[in-house]
Amino acid sequence: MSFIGQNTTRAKQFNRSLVFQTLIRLQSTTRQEIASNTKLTPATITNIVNEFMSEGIVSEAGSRRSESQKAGRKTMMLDLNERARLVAGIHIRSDRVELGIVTLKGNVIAEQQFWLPDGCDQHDFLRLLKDELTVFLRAHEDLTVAAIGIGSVGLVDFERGVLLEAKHLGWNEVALVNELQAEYAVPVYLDHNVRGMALGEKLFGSCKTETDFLSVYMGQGIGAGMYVNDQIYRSDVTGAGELGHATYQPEGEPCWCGNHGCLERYASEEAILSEWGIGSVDELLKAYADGDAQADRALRQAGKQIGIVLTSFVNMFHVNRIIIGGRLAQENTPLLAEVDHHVNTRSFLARKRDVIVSRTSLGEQLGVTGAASVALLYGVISLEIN
Amino acid sequence: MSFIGQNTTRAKQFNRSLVFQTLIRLQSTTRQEIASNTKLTPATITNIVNEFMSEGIVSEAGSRRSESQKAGRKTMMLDLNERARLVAGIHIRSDRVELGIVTLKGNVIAEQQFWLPDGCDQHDFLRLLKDELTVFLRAHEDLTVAAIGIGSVGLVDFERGVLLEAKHLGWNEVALVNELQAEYAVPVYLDHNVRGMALGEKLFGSCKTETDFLSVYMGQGIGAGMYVNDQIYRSDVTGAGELGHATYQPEGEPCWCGNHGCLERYASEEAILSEWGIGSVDELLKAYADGDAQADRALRQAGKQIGIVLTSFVNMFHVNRIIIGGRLAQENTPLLAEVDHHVNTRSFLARKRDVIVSRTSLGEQLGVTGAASVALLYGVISLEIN
DNA sequence: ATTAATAAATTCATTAAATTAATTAAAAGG
DNA sequence: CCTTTTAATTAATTTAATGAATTTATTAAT
Repeated sequence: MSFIGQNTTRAKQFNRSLVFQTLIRLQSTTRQEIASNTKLTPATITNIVNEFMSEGIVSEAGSRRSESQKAGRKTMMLDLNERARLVAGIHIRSDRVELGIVTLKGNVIAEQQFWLPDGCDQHDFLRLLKDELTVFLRAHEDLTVAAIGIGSVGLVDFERGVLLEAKHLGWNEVALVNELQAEYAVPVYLDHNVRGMALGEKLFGSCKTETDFLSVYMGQGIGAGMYVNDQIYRSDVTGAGELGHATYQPEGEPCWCGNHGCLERYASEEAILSEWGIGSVDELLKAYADGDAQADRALRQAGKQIGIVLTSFVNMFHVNRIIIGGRLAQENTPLLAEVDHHVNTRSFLARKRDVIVSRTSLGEQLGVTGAASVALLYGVISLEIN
Repeated sequence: MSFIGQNTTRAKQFNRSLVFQTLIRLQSTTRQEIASNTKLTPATITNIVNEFMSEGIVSEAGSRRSESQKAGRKTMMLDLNERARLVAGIHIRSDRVELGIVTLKGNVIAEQQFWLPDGCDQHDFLRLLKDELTVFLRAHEDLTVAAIGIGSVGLVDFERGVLLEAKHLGWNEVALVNELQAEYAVPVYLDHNVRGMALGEKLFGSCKTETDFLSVYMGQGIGAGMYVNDQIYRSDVTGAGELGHATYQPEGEPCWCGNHGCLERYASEEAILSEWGIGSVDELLKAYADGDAQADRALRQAGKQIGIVLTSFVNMFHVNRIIIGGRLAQENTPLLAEVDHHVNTRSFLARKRDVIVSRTSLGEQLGVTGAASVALLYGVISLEIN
């Protein structure tokens, strides 16, 4: 519940964040362009850019004559100093943990991962995470990390920085932020992994100019992160974005979640493999690549099912763009095209405007980049909780 | 697309609006209470309240000793001057138009309606609307209207104030705001009717303290208005909130919208009546009141169907509350209880927290109050477009 | 080369609004 | 009547954006 008034401090934070996002979005840009994009005055942009320059985050990169320009002073190009601040991204999946060091432009410049041993309880996990992270950071001592962002599966309390529940792993109330903050003495942020991915997509991916979009991730389950009114949607108690538990068949099999006929029972990696009697995702992808008709059918069917469920969503929220991540969408499979087709033939919105369905542009590093984005935005740029 | 920076003007508008909403929400309140609710300082509240007082919108209403208070100056009670500003609400339905004059506390103090003749084209409509409105306002000359809000069926462009398309009526590009603004010389706002209702629910109904909720309206179709992150969701091109076109049966009958098995084909007034061979909503309600088993079954089935579709939505957006308006939910029918039951047994969120499902507290005047809310908030209180 | 024109960028004074700290107002209770 | 306590206001301060004026840098024309 956030009925909090505005003041100059919050306005400043907001504008700083806005200018930073504009700098990322436009890559190499000018003060003029930032001003017209944010509808702030040139004077204000001068101030904020000066701030960033004195922090070493931005620097001038030679002056150019703009196209429409016949005379007059050349505009000074501005560039993000990509490595002026680095953040660590930690992506906690139910099978393994990915670690990375990420730049201001969202590039992952160091990477590592480790697998969770069977039956790893939450104390073991914390120990293991700290050990691995310490080794990882030490191996890259030249890359100083200014903040740490964690994106985790399960139910997450962003405000308190606690992993409330990770069902598959049997963990509860893991105080990740406190633990890591004590160990590494930098600001730490925890968010749901898929929500982090949406933030990553907004900052660094293909949704930089979108105000309303959906970022879907197909892993063990199917989750979604949402941007609405140009803000991330972060519910209070739980994870939200449980797209996998949207109803596909109202009279379908009961799910552990309480619902019947959940999408996850039809179109998640696990469901597809078991329905078609395939051993692993690798196997499925290989079969498809080899021209196997059944693999093709399996992927198409899943795409259709996801597309149908997304249609309902699009009829409620008129997102311009839907991003799909995860291996089944990542590889060059027909799944994505099927989602696209169904959303764009079935949805109400599509009668007025196409909904762009695309795979993430952040690649395999989506999880790490997303986790890092959270730390970057809140820990490095604006220090706001909004 | 709204990547617009903040400044003091916008901050002020926001705070003014926040204080006003707090005044409505807490009914009779004090400066202290407003300050703690908005997390603004007492000094700021003094300023904003003074502004409202000089405008005649707020007045002091005697001092009381608060409960926790043993000594010290009594707190001054503040009251909204309910009739300091009045706004007109116009609810355009596909069968008729409801007109009303609404106070600062959301009470409808004058009301009237007129029916749309068969085959009424948009020029006839504009003429008819102006005639009826003029007569209505003249009949209540003592009640001066400071702004006009319109809530309409169809696809609406809020920014331009144009009714883009009203399918059932065959209208296109009706420039309602310009037309009425020229005629009545007060600010006019146009929004989608169901979205207006959501705003009404936020300002005056049972969602005053909610930041995320859904307001569903069952009429000819089924629509929804949404509050997310304490903001109304208002998409750019079209209406959004097309709950009636959420998929209920993936392999169901094709709908004109492009989808298959839309909820509207199962659970809208029209669908229910035709499925059970009932002549009118009145008849259905009467049969139910007389203990007719089939009417009971019809209402329960619709409730279940709506509940199932809402479950998918709740699994994506963790709304705390779902409001249902419309005659079938308004009367004391089992429909609402069925929705409640299904959402609270099936949704993921319900495992952590109950979702409150209730009928609107705004009664039959929901549409008019909602339309008026739009004008009130944007035209009278904050003049902001946000 | 000099000058006029033009556009970018900055500076500086102004404005707006919230905050902080100090002050005044009002009431209770010994 | 005096002290204590809380509410409310006032005045000074701070923060940040804006607008106008100015400076800087560049092109093009003379």
